Amino acid sequence: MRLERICQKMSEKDYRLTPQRQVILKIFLDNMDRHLSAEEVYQLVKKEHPKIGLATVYRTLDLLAELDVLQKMNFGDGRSRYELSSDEDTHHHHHLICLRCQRVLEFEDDLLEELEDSIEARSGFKIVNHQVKFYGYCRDCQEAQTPRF
Amino acid sequence: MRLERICQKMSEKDYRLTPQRQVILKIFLDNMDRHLSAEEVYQLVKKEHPKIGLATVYRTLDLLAELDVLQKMNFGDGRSRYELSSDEDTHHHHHLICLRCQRVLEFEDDLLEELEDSIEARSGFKIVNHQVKFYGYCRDCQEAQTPRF
DNA sequence: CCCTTCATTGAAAATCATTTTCAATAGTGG
DNA sequence: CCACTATTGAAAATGATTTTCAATGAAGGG
Ligand SMILES: [Zn+2]
Ligand SMILES: [Zn+2]
Ligand SMILES: [Zn+2]
Ligand SMILES: [Zn+2]
Repeated sequence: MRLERICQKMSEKDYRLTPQRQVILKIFLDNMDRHLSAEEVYQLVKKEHPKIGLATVYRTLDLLAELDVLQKMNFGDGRSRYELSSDEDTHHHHHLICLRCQRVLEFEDDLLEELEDSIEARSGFKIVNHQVKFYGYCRDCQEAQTPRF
Repeated sequence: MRLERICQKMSEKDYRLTPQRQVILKIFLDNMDRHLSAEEVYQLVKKEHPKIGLATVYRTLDLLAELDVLQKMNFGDGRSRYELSSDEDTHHHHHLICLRCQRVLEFEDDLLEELEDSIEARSGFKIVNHQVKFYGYCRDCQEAQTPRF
């Protein structure tokens, strides 16, 4: 999602784009390929702006997730992770989580639209978003495959 | 999954089916339609077996999830939730999470197998499991629809 | 400008789910 | 019955997240 659209969303709800919020947003714009935890965002932010507080990071992440600027997700490592939402029109990607090295790969795909339509038709549930995680083994780990127990 | 198969899985790995573990398992067998949190399991267990400790509940849930007897999942309410795995052969269901009433509906479907095959072919990632959550509005909430802000 | 108001912030304390510690208990296999 | 080890319960510890609260700072009215 582009900065312009984000500003628009914030002002629609009368939120101010404070310097702290700008800094945190920039972290996400500069790390589009990562799935950052609050603590990771905090560490990145602190490098340039040591005065910023962890609570502000948490508050900003909440706010941006509320606005759908960020997607909040859970990869089972005990902390929430966030990434920039895609634009409204593009469909968002799925996550392939390696059970051996814990790496998170992304996978672009539209096949799920079909499934969504089918679910809406059959269940009457109106879908506005989805999260899909596939667990398995990445290419490297299939080869390296050290037994796990 | 049936009790017999569960016992088998436990003895394969030399875990004992202690009375505490039996009680916790029974909770899941008696509540197949629910997605229970550790605390909820603990409350249900305590009714009949007040001596059982919360730590034992957590330990047992971990153990059973490790054995794939339980599926551990996260619906964004800050705690992990668990449900009995389906049998090896049946495909497991998806979750429809209502953004208004927070209810979790289930939806049986096989369309995802296709998608899994496509992903494996295109990415080289070997998939062993998946978790799919759809967020939206259940039938009731579409009608009732009180504005949320 | 000055003042009031209200959103936002940082630091510290509090909360809450989960994990760990440790001594007590209880199967198992002689 | 006697080790030996897995398991348990209670309490303490941990770690992520939230709340509290006083201080800061932007915005608007006079
Ligand atoms: Zn891997
Ligand atoms: Zn992603
Ligand atoms: Zn609903
Ligand atoms: Zn379910």
